Amino acid sequence: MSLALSNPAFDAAVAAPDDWAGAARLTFRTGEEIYAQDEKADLIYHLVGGAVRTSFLLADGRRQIGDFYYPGDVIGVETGEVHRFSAEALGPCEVLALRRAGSAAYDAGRLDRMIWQATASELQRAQSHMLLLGRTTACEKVARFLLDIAARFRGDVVALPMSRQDMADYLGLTIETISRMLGRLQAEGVVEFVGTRRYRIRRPGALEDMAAA
Amino acid sequence: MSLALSNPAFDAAVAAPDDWAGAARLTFRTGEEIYAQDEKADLIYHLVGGAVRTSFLLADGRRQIGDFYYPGDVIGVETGEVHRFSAEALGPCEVLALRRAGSAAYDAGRLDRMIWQATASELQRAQSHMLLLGRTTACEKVARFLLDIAARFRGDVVALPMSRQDMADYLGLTIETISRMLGRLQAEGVVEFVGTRRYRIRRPGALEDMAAA
DNA sequence: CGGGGCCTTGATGCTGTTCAAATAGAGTGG
DNA sequence: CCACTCTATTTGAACAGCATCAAGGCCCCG
Repeated sequence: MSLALSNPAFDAAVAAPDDWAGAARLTFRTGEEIYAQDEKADLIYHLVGGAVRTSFLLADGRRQIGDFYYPGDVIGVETGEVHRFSAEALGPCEVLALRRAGSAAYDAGRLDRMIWQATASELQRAQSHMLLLGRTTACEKVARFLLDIAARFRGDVVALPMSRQDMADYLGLTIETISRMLGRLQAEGVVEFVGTRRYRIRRPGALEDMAAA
Repeated sequence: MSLALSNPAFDAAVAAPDDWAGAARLTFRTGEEIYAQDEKADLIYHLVGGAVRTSFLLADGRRQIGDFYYPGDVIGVETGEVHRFSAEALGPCEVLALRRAGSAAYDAGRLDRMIWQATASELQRAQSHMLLLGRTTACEKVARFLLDIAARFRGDVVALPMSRQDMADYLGLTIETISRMLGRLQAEGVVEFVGTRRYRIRRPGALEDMAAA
């Protein structure tokens, strides 16, 4: 894949499993919308390269990030007819898109099983997110967030594909609070930032303790 | 059912659908645990009468209520091997319990479909709960809560089967804040409480406005 | 009628927000 | 490659909302 060589956002590109054979390949640029809130949920997506956020907008402009997705994740699975959240590319992205139903060319059993797994995964994510939002302090939220993101990476230095605003809207905080908590964690020698969007965990034990739960 | 006549908690008792034919019938008293956090999830339950809460305990004692369940709801469906939350009876309860797998006597297809529907329903609940916890004020949370509970009732006067502490742990607030917000809504003539656990919505429009989202 | 838990109310404090401004960083064109 | 611009991020100070601490009242039930 030529893009993979030219853009670091695609470094983590993964091969699609067989279930996605014949799916349409789509690419999105930074900030582009993959699907919109309240749009009919015809397609499901397999993220191959890049990173994606899902978001929910309230009438007055407040925003809640549903989750962040990485290569290998399935996006766009819904329990109803329409998308409750929208999905946007955090950087250059590549996805495979498959029609949820109707195409007789695909093995319904396989597709169903995949949708089932994706739904179960979504439920786990949503429940964890709920626990994170409900009864934890700003410091605990940020610590848990850094650990969760790091868990998805192989390397020592973790890249944050999202902005501080995205983190804030995910954790139910403001960017200022995010910034202060990150500063505090760094001052305490728990994490070390290299630039604003890369960090290394210096004392994993301490970070775990701060994340509680 | 004799209990239904003697205890108002069972007023809403529902007939179990065919899928639950042959399930074991169990009853629980107020506060009794139906299943425990981290317990192996062998059984799924159909709530026939009463009301149930699911809760998650953090190591230091903080508690997050997952959701409240009413007759007709399915409880105990998990994406993993064990229960992430525990379930407790809010009052006298009656449930039907079915082994999740292993029993050849049941039609696997039907059971699977039921589990699928319950999982999808759980996902919707968790997502809504996430939105409620993330970006809303105490007042909005309480207003939304009163509307959601009322939506599950037929009658004019809505019964709250849970304590203020349960409401607080559901909304990520303290009992004092809950009490103050309820007091405020009543003072403004939006709702009217008769006793501490029954209310009537006086101005539905105003309540909707306060719930935003 | 009395006990005991549940709920409400009041005073005070802390956590996180808001508002404001400085700084750093990324992208662009010369 | 560097200067410039625009946005993202950090930092500071004042404020607000909700929590905490502490009584006091209500209600349910024996």
